[in-house]
Amino acid sequence: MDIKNSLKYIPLFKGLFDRQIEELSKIAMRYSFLKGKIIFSEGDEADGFYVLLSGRVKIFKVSRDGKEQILHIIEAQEPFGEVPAFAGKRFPANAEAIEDTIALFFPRESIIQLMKNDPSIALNMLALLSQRLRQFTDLVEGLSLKEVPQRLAAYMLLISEREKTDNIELNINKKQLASLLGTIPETISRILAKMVVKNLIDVNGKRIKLIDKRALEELAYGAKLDIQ
Amino acid sequence: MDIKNSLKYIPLFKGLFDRQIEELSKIAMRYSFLKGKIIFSEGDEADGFYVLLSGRVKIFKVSRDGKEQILHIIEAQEPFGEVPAFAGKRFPANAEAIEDTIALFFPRESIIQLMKNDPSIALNMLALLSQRLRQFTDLVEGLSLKEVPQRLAAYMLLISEREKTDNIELNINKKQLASLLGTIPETISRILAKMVVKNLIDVNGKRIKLIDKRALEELAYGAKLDIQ
DNA sequence: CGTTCTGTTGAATACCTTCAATTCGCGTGG
DNA sequence: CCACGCGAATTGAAGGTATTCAACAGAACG
Repeated sequence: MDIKNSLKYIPLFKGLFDRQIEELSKIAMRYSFLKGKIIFSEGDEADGFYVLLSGRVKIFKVSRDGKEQILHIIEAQEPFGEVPAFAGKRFPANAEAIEDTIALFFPRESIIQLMKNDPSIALNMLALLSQRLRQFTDLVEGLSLKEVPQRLAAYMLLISEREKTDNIELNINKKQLASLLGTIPETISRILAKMVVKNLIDVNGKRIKLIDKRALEELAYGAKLDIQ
Repeated sequence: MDIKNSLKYIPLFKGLFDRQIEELSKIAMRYSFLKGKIIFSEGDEADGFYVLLSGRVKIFKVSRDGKEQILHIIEAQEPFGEVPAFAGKRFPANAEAIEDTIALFFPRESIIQLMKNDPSIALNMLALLSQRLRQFTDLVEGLSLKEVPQRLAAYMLLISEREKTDNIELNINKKQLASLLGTIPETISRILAKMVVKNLIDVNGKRIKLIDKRALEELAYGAKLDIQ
């Protein structure tokens, strides 16, 4: 196994010397999770955090009656479950593998020790947490100040920008898209249908073609999707 | 001026040597903001962050049509505006003094330099950002998975716990309470009225007496506030 | 003592959800 | 290769929670 090689290209560990990577590779524990497997649950005690090597993981909250809000979808090379490593002791949310997944686990103490010796990993982690905070402000803004069509438009534009194409492909199903946007699949269906009628987009299964990006941007920024 | 003395007791700077506090006090810039003053706006470029010495500051987002969502209310000794110091360059939200306020400003570069020399401040900052992330998960959970009565109940219980009394006193007005909970003042009024009718609480101006904490906890956890 | 901001209450409305009924899509197995 | 079955997605109708708009009451402030 070459954990060491995987570690080299993880942004969190950028700037570390080979010797430190070596050290990390020794303390890391490798885990596999099949699709659907719960990795940790809200309230679980934690003594370390994960870095995702392959697959995907959703971080989410669940309401008493089972409704689910996705906070974040973790992609390869991102760390997750890092909050209790630095504050509190328990995970504030749940994590589930939404694909077959391989992850490394790093014990809290080892990482902190490493940080004490070399600040670069702490600075990388600060950058990462700051970025998460930024994403959360957008999520809160969406949930509180925008309606579902606006959030959906913003999401599609985000994917379009990330993938650098106007012909986007949803890599999550609509139930999870709904959960990510703080709504339900039915609502997503209805709004996509309306957007098609208004000629903003064209839908073919999981593929969506953005036709009128200008109008979508207007929407995402706060305009109304009025339809009669 | 004794900036140095103020710095000693700020949690973020816990664990630093006097020499380092001394250093910090030299690079800090002291600012005063009158109540109502905008300290920074979303999108502004930032080259440092603030630590609040006295007064209070709200961090908030605004929608196109002027509705406001408070993300955080900063109390004395807490840092704020720290996200762009570590990721991105711009503030993700707005900051406004809601009382007459005194704050210190620390240039990004100086703090990072300090972190490189001594990891304790980086670890303190990691703890702080992690705590913010935790708070955000609760905010998102509230906005997405709970109804207003549930959020309001949770808020009152939080204050009650923090102040260690069942006779809480709102230290913000209802407009801002509404903005913090992701709703509007009218809705707060109506729900408080309902809670009084159901004998959960008793209201006298800004004072609220929690009568049936058990029921409030049930509510906060997700039960319904059914009323006919 | 008036002005202004904050808070309350009512009626109408809007957006989203819930519930239920189909339909679609796709993998599996005959 | 087709048929079946099951989950995902769509669509309609009804209902609920919160917002909007408007009018008014109350408190704070100069």
